Amino acid sequence: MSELKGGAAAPVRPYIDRDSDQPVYVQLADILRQQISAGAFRPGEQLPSEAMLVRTYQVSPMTVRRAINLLTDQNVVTTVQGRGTFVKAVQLGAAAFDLSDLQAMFSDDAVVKLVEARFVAADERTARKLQIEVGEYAIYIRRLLLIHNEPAFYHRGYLIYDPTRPIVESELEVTVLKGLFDGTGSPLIKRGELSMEAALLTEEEAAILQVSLPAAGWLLEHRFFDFDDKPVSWGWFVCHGDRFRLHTKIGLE
Amino acid sequence: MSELKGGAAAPVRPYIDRDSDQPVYVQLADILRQQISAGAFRPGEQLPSEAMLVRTYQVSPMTVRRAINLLTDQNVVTTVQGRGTFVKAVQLGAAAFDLSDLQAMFSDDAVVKLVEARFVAADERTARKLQIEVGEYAIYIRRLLLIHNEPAFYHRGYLIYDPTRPIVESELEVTVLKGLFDGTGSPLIKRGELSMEAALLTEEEAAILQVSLPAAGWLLEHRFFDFDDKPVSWGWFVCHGDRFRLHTKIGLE
DNA sequence: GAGGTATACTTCCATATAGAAGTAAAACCT
DNA sequence: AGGTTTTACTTCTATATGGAAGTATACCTC
Repeated sequence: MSELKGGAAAPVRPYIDRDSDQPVYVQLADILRQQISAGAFRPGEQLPSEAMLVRTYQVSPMTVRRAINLLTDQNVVTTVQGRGTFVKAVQLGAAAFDLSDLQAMFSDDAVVKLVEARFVAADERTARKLQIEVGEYAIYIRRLLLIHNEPAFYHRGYLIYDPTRPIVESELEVTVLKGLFDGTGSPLIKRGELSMEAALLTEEEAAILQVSLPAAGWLLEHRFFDFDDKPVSWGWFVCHGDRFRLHTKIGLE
Repeated sequence: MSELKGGAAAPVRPYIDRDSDQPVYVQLADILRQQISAGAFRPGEQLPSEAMLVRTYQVSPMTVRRAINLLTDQNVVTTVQGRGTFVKAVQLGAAAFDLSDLQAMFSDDAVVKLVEARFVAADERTARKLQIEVGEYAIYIRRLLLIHNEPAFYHRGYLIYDPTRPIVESELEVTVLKGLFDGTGSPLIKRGELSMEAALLTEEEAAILQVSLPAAGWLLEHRFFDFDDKPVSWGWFVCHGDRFRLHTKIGLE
């Protein structure tokens, strides 16, 4: 909007509101971010020094530091000790896609239907992934997530079978999938590995998802570990490519 | 490794190294994270209060706060005012896939080959995306990224044609694609929108990428805006599904 | 017992201060 | 002129302190 020809046009600088419910350091970070977004400081250029900001906004040095730390965490600026603080350029490599919109699908009118659950003897690959012996028994489950009665996600997976801990029933409950996403379900899981792939759907997958071949889809593979670093589950979410899309933004605003 | 039966087994607690090159607050965060990872505090459980940590580790209150802030930023714990700090459970929805391994492909033996570049009159969709009038001219480019002389990525896109600014030549340079990722190229871009899709490759895409149909692939759509919030480019990266995979981890360690 | 009050906790915010450590350029000496 | 030292900046760490604000519980009053 504001036409700035190139000079350091003194921008309208909102002041810190001492009575705001927002902390001062957040306010200051917002101000700076907004100034950068308005073009007052271009990528590569240097921000006023911290001492300068202290004088300008009448706040303590530590408060300024916190504000700038916020901006560095948000990938807006970089700081190099002894030189100054500089505005970062947008970089595609910093983009990150999160699964929040996938998670959103569960909140709606989602129903999980158990297609199959049975014991299987682990083949070579499964045994390796679950760190058990070939031939040992594991639980194989297949589930279908329906949204508005339409198939949305197909989930297959192997679970460790531990006779001492009857986690079987709880793992088969319909709420477990949702719990995986929001973290309400599994206090015994310590970490997980995820990988995502674009692939052609198999006949079985297409049939269950009710799409015609050939079709492209997502394959979200996941493996979870307990606090002894032993695998507890391994599986995939499969989804038709048209039914799901990842979105993200980079840069300011 | 360590067998803990359930009691609060007093963990081996490393002390703060005052002469370390690592800051105290980072050390403290590492210690706490490691203790959580070892099972000393389970998801949902409460961490020792800040005052307690001050006494235990002989550091100032502000230093403890910084350490805990680090952990909340890293999704390890949550804090609620007046109650305490609690260990977070792993949640799938918090997973984020970044494009760093995509970026890594550029560093190697990557060559960008310009397939085509010409003026086109904008159709309805292009005009809408670039916020120009239908029939106005834009630049249409097609590029192919070769890695070890094998086609890896196919890129198509539209660029705003601005006769006053001869950005044309620079945009066509081979280094621009790489610059997009690491941020070395574009101080005039303020923000971008990205979306990712799994789809069947078209005949043209398959031919250029030298794969046989039917094939599934990634479609990474991107749109960039300048500091006046006007679009400057719109395009897609297309990649065969077998040649690229997204990885990420959640939880600890 | 019900409801309000006091109290003892918790996380959070902002301040002032004192110094460490890095950078760059000016000042100085040989 | 060339190399070294000093100086003046920068970010960064860690400290101590004082208070605000939220939460849960014990306790007293009615």
